[in-house]
Amino acid sequence: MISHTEENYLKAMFGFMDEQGEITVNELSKHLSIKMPTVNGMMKRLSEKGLVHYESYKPLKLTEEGKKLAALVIRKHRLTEMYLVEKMGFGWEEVHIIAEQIEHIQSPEFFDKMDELLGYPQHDPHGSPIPDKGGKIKSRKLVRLAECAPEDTVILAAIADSSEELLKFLNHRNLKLGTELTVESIESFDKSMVIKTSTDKSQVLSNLVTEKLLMEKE
Amino acid sequence: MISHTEENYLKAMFGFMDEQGEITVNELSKHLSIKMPTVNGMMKRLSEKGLVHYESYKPLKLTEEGKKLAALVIRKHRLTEMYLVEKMGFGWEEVHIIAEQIEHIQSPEFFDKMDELLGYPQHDPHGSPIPDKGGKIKSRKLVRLAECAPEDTVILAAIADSSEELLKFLNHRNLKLGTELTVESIESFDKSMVIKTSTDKSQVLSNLVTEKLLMEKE
DNA sequence: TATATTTGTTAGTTCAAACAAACTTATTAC
DNA sequence: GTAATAAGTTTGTTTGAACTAACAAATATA
Ligand SMILES: [Mn+2]
Ligand SMILES: [Mn+2]
Ligand SMILES: [Mn+2]
Ligand SMILES: [Mn+2]
Repeated sequence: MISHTEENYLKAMFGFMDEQGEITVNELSKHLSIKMPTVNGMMKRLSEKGLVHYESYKPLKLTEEGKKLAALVIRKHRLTEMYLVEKMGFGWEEVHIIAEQIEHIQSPEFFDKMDELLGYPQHDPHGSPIPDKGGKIKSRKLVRLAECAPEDTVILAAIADSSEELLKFLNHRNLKLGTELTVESIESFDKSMVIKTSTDKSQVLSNLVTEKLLMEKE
Repeated sequence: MISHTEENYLKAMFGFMDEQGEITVNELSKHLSIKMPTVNGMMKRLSEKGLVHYESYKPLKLTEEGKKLAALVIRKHRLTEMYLVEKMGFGWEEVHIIAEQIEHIQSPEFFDKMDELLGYPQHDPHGSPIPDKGGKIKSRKLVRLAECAPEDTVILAAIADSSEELLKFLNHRNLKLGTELTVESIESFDKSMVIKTSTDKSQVLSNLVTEKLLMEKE
C-alpha cells in the first residue's frame, strides 16, 4: 500500500519533472517545502518500492509504475475539483485545497461515481486534463497568452497555476475558460498586453498574468 | 490541531461509552483493535490536550470539549453518509467505509455545503441523528424490535449496527427506514419473530436481527 | 482470606516522516 | 586548475502511533 505522504511525493514529481521526465532532489524539496535530507530519504524508499529510479547524485526519475500511480492521484485530484465545482457549487478558486485532501481517499468506487455523475469529463475546472483510469493523459497543445502576437484571436483553455489569488483576479476580470479574446497590443518594455473579449471593454493584463493563461489557437 | 488518529479515538469513545459517559481502556482497545498500551498512551496524550479525564486505573471520560469534538467528527461522518446515498446514489450498505475516511477532511465549507445541499437533514441513512454544528445531538426514544410484543405496530426508524452484511440482509428482506410493520408472533425458545409489513408476506426474523432494529412506537 | 485472573501501566522497540549538523560530490567562478 | 558555492548524502534526533514483554493493581474465585 501507498501512504498519503508517498502519494504527495509522486504527484509533485510528476507535476514538476522536466521534458526528460527528470527532477532533482533540490527542486522537489523546494516545491514541497520539505528539507533535502527528508526528500532524499523518501526517494530511497520509493526506489525500494519500485516507483522511482534512484542513483546517487543523479536526477530522479519515476518508473513506469511510479508514473502511473502519480497520474492516478492526479486523476483523483482533478475529478474531485470538477465535482466540487459542477455538483456542489464551489468556485474554481476554492477547490484546490479541498482536493489536496480528498485525493488521498482510498475508494475507487467513490471516484468512479464522481466520474460517472460528471459524464466522464476530459478536463478539471482549471482546464487541466484528467488522466484516464489507466493513468493515460491526453494533452493538448496550448500556447501561453504571453507568446501571442497582436491581432491573434485565441480561446482561454487552461490556467497554468490554480492559486486562489490568480483565480479570484480572473473572476474579477470576467475571464473564464472558453472566453475568446483578441490581442490588441503589447507594451514592449514590460510585456503587458491589451486584450479584448466580445463581452467586455479592452483591458490590460500584466506579463505575470499572461504567462499563466494557456490559450487554444484555431 | 487534532490528528486523524485522535479523531478516531474520540469518535470511538463517544460512540461506545456507557450511560455514565465512561469507558475502560480495555473496552476501547477491543473496539478499535488497538492494543491496550497504545490506547493507554493515547489517553494520556488526549488528557494533556484537555479532551479526556484520565486517572490511573479509573474508567475514562471525555471532557466537555472532548465530547464536542467527538460529536463534530460524528457529524462529518453522518453528513457524508447521507450525501453519498442521497446525492451520489450509493446504497446505504456501501457508505460507512467511505465515510470513515472522509470524516477526517479538514474543511468546514465542504461539510457545510453537503448539509445545505441535503436540506439540513436530521438523520443519516441508518437513522442515526446528525449532531448540529455546536455538537448537540437530538436523540429520539426508540425501542428495539426484540422488545416489542405481538400485535405491536411500529415503524423502522434506525439500525443499531450499520455493517454491510446486516444492511444487505435488510435490502433482501425489503425492510427500509420508514417501513411500518406489525409483530404477529414470537417464538419463545429462540425469540425469533414473525412480522408483517403492508407490502410483503409475513416473514421470520431471528433475534440477532430484531436486536439491531430500532423502532418508533406511536 | 488467599489465589488466580483480568485489567491497567511502564519500559523498551519499531517504523514513518520530519528535522539539523556535518560531510561529500559536483558545478561554477576566478 | 584551484577555490568557492551549490547540491546531494549520511548520521543522529524528534515525534506520533503502533507493538511486545514485564510488572502492578483491581477484581473474581475458591
Ligand atoms: Mn488543483
Ligand atoms: Mn495531497
Ligand atoms: Mn457509519
Ligand atoms: Mn475514521
